[in-house]
Parts: sequence; structure tokens; C-alpha cells
Amino acid sequence: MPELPEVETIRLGLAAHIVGRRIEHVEVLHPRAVRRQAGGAVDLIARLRGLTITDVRRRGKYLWLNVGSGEKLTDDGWAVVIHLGMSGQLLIAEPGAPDEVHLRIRVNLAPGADDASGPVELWFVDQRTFGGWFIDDWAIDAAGVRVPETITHIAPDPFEPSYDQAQVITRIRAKHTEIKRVLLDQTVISGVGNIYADESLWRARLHGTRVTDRISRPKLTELLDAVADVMREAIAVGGTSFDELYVNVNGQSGYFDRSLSSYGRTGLPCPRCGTPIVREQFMNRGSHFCPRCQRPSRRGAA
DNA sequence: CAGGTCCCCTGCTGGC
DNA sequence: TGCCAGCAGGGGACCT
Repeated sequence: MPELPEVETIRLGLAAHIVGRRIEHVEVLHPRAVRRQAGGAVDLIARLRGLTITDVRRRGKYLWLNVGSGEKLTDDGWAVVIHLGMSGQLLIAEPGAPDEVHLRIRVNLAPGADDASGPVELWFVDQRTFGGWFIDDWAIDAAGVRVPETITHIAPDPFEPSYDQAQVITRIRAKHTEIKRVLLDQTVISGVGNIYADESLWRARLHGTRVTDRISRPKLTELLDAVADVMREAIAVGGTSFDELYVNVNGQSGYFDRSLSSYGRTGLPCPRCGTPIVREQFMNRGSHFCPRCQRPSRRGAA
């Protein structure tokens, strides 16, 4: 559920709280949280014990922990991949705090060598259990970047050095499908989910059902610029939180919901022209748009 | 092959 | 009040 800005908010919080700490103990409270781990909970727990977290990385909506062991914190050749699914949270908790109802994984972390503060716990809380943790070997993606193997098919997100917007536009125009589908296709551009897809389409005045190979390069440039802009603005205010399901590692909400123009604003006036925002079903999800600013393509139009 | 559907879950809301 | 359909910010498996 969280999209790139929410995941990045969480990544920043994790980087501040857990890098440099050693994993003392891992507890798995729900098997679905580790369903993508070969060997299940037993394997994940055994392989994580004693490792030190050296970095927290992200591509699109995927997070992973770099871990190392020994004096030099040598990398063992794999990372701990974390995906939040629709409802996953990562929370920093005080040892002994009462469990959250949907607590799925608990990690006890020792203080870092130069850390004056005491031990903390990292909690993976996930109501709908679509998220999960698993260990994954390193691999090299199409752009030559080292990422966990299961992430090689995920395209770079707009904030990565290897993100090539001109190339993404070429790929989009080579397809014959609806533009919103492509924005949500993580193998083309990653990090965009339903909120930021609707917001970007609104900013670029494009209807989500517009067919990709009939949209001009300048228009697609405008759209992808809007994608990066809207996500950058959202990161700056801690992401979008409609409810307590989307919070940072300290349990706090983000403020971008106040800046949304179309998503979740069915019946409210379009901030540009005042026409009520319309919600329609698309790809088994709600799509929000301004029926005046964002026109679907006419049948037979050139 | 690429595009499009379905389904994995839990919990909340709104209509009858 | 109770029940139930519908819906939620994701993505992988599986069809065609």
C-alpha cells in the first residue's frame, strides 16, 4: 500500500534507527510474513541472528537491508528483502512494549558499538499479510546495478541514478495499452501506485485509459516529470496517510493527503476547473479524475 | 510474448 | 442490530 514516498519515509527512519545495530533475536509470529523465504521462519531466524545491519536500501516500493558479520562487517552475499504489501508497517519499538495486534515479525536489536542508546525492537506489523520478508542473493540488473535477485525485474525508480526517462518514454510508446496500466507496471517505472498514478495523470491532464502509442513524447515527458514531482513533494511531508495504517517508523502520519488533487476526492471540485472529480473502476481499483481536464481518447481519433 | 484477470488477506463502511 | 457486498495505497500466478 505504501507507494514510493511512504516507503522512502520508512527507509529514512530505519536508516536513522537501525543501521549499525546487531540482530540479537528474530521472532516470526505469522507464517505468511515469511512465505517467500525458502526454509521458512526457521531459516530466516537462523541466518539473521548475529548479523549487523549496515544499510537500508530501496527500489520503488521494495526495501532491503544490507547485513554483514565479523570485525569488518563482511557482506555474506545476500540481502534481507522487505515488501510492505498493502498494509505493512515497520515500527521502532521499546523492548517490552505491548504487541500490536498484527505484529508478524519482531527483531531484537542490540545498540551499535558507538551508540549510547539502549536496545530497540524492529516490528513488522501487517494487517492483511500481503507483505513479507525474505533473504535474497545479490544479482546485477539490466542497468548494471547490484540489487537483490527478485528485484532485477523491477525497473529503476525516478530517484535512482540509473533511471533514464527518455528510455522509459521510448518503452511506453512501444506499447499498446492504457497509460495508467503502464504507470502501475513496476517493470517499466517503479514506485508508482494508485494514488500517485492518479495524481500524476491529473497534473498532466491525461485520462488513464489513453492509449500509450498515441500519446506524444512531450506529453509523456510532462507526465513523468509530474510523477517525480508529486512523489518528491510527498516525501518532503512524510507521505500520504489516510489513516493510522500508513505511518513512519515512529507511528506518525504524513501530510500529503492535504495536497491531493484527484485521488480520494470523488465529488469534490477539481482544483483547476471546479468540475466534480469522478471515480471509476479500472483494473479492479478506483480511478479518480477530472472529467473536464482529463478526457479519454475518442474512438477513431488520430 | 505481452496484455489482462484473478486472487492472496483482514477490517471497515455503507446499504438494506 | 445484523448481514453482506464492496472497497483499500500491491503484486505474483496464471490465463489468453
